[in-house]
Amino acid sequence: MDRLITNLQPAPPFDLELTAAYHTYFRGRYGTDSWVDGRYRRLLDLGPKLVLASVRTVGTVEEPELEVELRGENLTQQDAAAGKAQVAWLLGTQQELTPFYDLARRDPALAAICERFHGLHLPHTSSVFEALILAILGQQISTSVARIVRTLLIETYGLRQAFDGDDYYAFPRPEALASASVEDLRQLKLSYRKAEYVQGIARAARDGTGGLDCLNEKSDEEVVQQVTQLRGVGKWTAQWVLVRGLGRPDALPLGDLALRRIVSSLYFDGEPITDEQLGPFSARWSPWRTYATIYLFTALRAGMV
DNA sequence: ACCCAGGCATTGG
DNA sequence: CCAATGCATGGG
Repeated sequence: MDRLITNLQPAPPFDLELTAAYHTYFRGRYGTDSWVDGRYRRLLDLGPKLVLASVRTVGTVEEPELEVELRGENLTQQDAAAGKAQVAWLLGTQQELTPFYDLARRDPALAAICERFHGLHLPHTSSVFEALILAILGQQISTSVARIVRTLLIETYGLRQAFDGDDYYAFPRPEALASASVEDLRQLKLSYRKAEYVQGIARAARDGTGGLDCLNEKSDEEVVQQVTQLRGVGKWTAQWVLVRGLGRPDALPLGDLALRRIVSSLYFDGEPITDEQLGPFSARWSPWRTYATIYLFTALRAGMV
């Protein structure tokens, strides 16, 4: 078992604890990700190799520096580079928050939230496939049920490896979910409908038929157009793919009940609002609507709203 | 106890 | 066009 240490400089400000906490939904562990004893850990699926990444901060929020430890069998320099790049992506270390903060300063509610969560970057999923499946699993149900179902899926179909007696999981590969039957997936407390969606998307990803492999070159609108072709993916899910899977800065999950409620509470005196109102209203955050959304959700999870 | 939770596609009025 | 339907847990 090899052990490699490498350092990573995020774009300041960067707060590892907040960013990892967002990843784990402010719990010690959520599915593939954990934040324990000041270390963010995740099992990376680097082609055939499984590598455990363990990340801690050795800098400050304003002058951030991360120490990334990689553990696995026969690690090469390529593995080290790939692992480091994967960690940087998962933690969104390269995001430039300063322009967003400049914008938020003119929005009192958001300004307070940005101050409270200064240095929070937006974590990404390891792949568009992962973003799609996680979003499907979160459709319509409460966050606590979604957490149970997502964890079940990851622990049943994900890749597992133990380190120091603890099990770590990488997100299931498309082929693992593609070969599961709808009945198998229903064991994970999925509805028939969602089990079909998951299986269909896994097969599209496995066979390369969903156009999921070349989304990086497409515009936001083209991505939405492409992924909503998949059964089970509507505009809400497509927006979360832009946010979590592709890291686009100006996405807005219209249709999201929680987002409507947060905005209603902060800006409309608790008066319920519709997506038709939220769309034009969100123009004030453009071109950083993704970050605004993430900070608003974080405020909700932290009980500020 | 009861109702509601970070949607979606389908079916029936 | 509108309403109902289905996965299940925990908090209000």
